[in-house]
Amino acid sequence: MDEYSVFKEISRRYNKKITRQRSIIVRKVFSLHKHFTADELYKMLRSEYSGISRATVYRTLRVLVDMGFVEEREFGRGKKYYEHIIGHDSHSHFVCLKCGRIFEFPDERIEKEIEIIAGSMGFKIEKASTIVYGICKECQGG
Amino acid sequence: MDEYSVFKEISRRYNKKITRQRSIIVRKVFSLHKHFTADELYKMLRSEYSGISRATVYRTLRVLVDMGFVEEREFGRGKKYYEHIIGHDSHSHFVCLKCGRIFEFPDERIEKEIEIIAGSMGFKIEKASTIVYGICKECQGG
DNA sequence: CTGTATGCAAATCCTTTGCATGCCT
DNA sequence: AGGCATGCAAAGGATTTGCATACAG
Repeated sequence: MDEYSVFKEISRRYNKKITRQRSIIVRKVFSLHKHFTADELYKMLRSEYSGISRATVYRTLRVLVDMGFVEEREFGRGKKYYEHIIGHDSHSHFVCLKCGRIFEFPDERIEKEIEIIAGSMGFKIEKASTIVYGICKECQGG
Repeated sequence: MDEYSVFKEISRRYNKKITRQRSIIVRKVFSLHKHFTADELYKMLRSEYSGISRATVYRTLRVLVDMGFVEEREFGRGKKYYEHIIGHDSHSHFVCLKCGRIFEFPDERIEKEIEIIAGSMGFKIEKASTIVYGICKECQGG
């Protein structure tokens, strides 16, 4: 079963309707394998389809986050970044302060540390986010 | 040498002037030992002093971040939180999604993991931020 | 003096919302 | 049919900025 079918199934469970717009937005989100902002997504969609408003893009992203298909992150730039989760391993992010690129790296060991600490404090973890800011390899040569 | 003296020294080096407003804002920031938003700080100051504008508070916070006295963080709430660094050990944050409180926890082991990974990727770390979202001990009893 | 800093209000950026209408199920 | 979804434009919240004025060094 592919992601989109899962989405349809979960939609039923959440009592959400599958409209033309939502279908287009969701397929596009599932096709992206990097971070994007709501507005970037809106502009991509607008160039390919018509009749999709910015408001609907924002609303659909929220639905996807609520359903657990998409994660929302802030990288210290005053806007929210999204990425879809399914099929991706857990990872953290490295943000290059020079070129602005965002890199991913696997983080099982960080996750494990977090679990240990949370456990000792009695916290129930919902999600965790580690973001490292710095200069990437290529930008150091400048 | 106390923090404020250090600030004056660094100001000279940065070619920044020490105005009445800046002096008040900086002393207040150094006196706070928890997170605050720019607007919260502005309101605190306004109730104690007069002649300090919101714009100046925002601008001064940026100066303090640039100078390395203050750290800026986003906790997924669409606004920036600040906390002053000096004298505080490195720590990460736990945000309770129910009561909204922000807890701190020491994170040397997480830091160490991050350093290892960054090293292997050739990244030069500037700063790192781990934020854990979940339900705190007290809120689980609901 | 000269260059920063300030205050004010307007502007900007991102995101959310009210409301009338449209369209899945 | 009934309820969730959409579009539009307006509202909202946080932060930044232009510009004339004030003041530290």
